Amino acid sequence: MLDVLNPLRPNMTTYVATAYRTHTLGEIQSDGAKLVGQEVTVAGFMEANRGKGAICFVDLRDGTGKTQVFLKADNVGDESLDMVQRMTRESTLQFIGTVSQKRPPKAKEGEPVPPPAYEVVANSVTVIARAEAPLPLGVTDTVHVALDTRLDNRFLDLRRAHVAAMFRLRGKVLQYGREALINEGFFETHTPKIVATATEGGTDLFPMQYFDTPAYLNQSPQLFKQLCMSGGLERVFEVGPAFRAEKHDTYRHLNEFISFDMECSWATDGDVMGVLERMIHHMWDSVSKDEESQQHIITINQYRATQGEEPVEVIVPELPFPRVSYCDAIDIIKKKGGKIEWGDDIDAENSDLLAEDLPQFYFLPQWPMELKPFYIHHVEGEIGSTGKQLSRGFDLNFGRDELTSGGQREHRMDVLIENLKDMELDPEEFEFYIAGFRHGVPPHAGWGLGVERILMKLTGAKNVRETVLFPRDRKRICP
RNA sequence: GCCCGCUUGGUGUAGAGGUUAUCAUGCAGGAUUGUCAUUCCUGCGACCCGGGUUCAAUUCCCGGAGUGGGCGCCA
Repeated sequence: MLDVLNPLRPNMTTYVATAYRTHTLGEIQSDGAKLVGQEVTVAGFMEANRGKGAICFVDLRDGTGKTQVFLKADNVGDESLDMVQRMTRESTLQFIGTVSQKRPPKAKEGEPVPPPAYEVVANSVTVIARAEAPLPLGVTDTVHVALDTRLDNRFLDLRRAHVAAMFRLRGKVLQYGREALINEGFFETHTPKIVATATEGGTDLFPMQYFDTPAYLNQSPQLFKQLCMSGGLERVFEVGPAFRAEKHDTYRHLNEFISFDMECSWATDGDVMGVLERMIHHMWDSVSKDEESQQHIITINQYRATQGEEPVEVIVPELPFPRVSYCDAIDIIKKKGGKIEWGDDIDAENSDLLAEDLPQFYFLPQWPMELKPFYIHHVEGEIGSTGKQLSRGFDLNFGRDELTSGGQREHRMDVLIENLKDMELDPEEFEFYIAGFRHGVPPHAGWGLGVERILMKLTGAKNVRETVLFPRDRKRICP
């Protein structure tokens, strides 16, 4: 019969598996006072063992925390004690024992007495899996490990506290993003990742075989979420993978990344910029208030301290974010001595100049039409200093890095077809998309946010690969 | 695709045309210890591959592979 709820803890409202452990190690620490004297079964990875004589201490770690297990030959027998003393680090062990308060460490005079801590005095031990030695990377060692070594052995890298904290935070950030959009009347949906045509042109796609038909992995949900607008769904969002076959090799690019996309009918670029900044504000605000999220930040900072790095700070951004139009950005860059002309894209060097005064979030609205994709909307008469047409397309940057690109979309079919021709794309190849406009589409706007990039900004990661479990880049497809 | 670095024990590093290749971490053994960033002692373990220069190359040169950074492009 299934234990629907753990009988030992009737106040728990979530299912607790009890086949391999009756208590988590986190519970031993948090509920230790109540558990003293009680027999428990605990399990986890052996972080370290100390003691070669008739006693031995094991630092045991599971997903919830750490607890020391105390072994005496009198309790577990000579054979078991010897086995544990010879056990390799990171082996998976299970102990049955009694919870007791640890003997307090010898506090020096004048120093505060530490709060009571709890341990498990073992009566028996079971080896679930012995870890092979040596480890390809040290889980608790403070020696620096190269990213490539870490990614080759990601399963072990994930056992490191600050790495696990990163991925738990990633889950939190996605949760907060969803909350923010759902609260504004959006609902989550999904679009296909296998497509028949080059969706936006330009970007290189990964070709694949779809039965007898050539196909591609989709670079973006863009055109499909617009079709949702044609369908009257009005407010949708999607969190899903996007694939780009570009041979880039930088700290901020991946060939598979997660795009947080939204699309909104009866809205302008300004409207969806508001949705975006409120969502990001909610993410940062929630992380700063949520106890677990704060603990993850602390864990990351503890590691950073061992590497001589500055701690990351979660600074909740003020609303509204600064808005620096493309035209103003060009002026600012020129004043700072950057080489740029109206109509140029803002390259990395010039982004650094902008970031000098804008180190955090800021919008770059109203790009020239010719720098934005064919589906971006423009209003006749909105022109730049050189008389060229502006668009309703915007970027969201954090310092030098682009996090989001978005805009109001072109809903007028005739203009859309003209735009395609202007950008030397063949309207016939976009027939599946244009068909969605034949019967009318509400004016709409939206954006796509790079999840990994925003996580870099939150956690201080210097490389986007750190924020992905198993990153896919130019050279890495395994594991 | 272009430009610039790097490649030394399991991990991360120092370093030199020649003798025993540094340090940290790790691992093994020992001493001490209800330990807790333990401490102490002893030991183990490495110069990416191919070619060239040289009496001698892990070190210099060329090529390859791998890897890191920058750029373009983008999220």
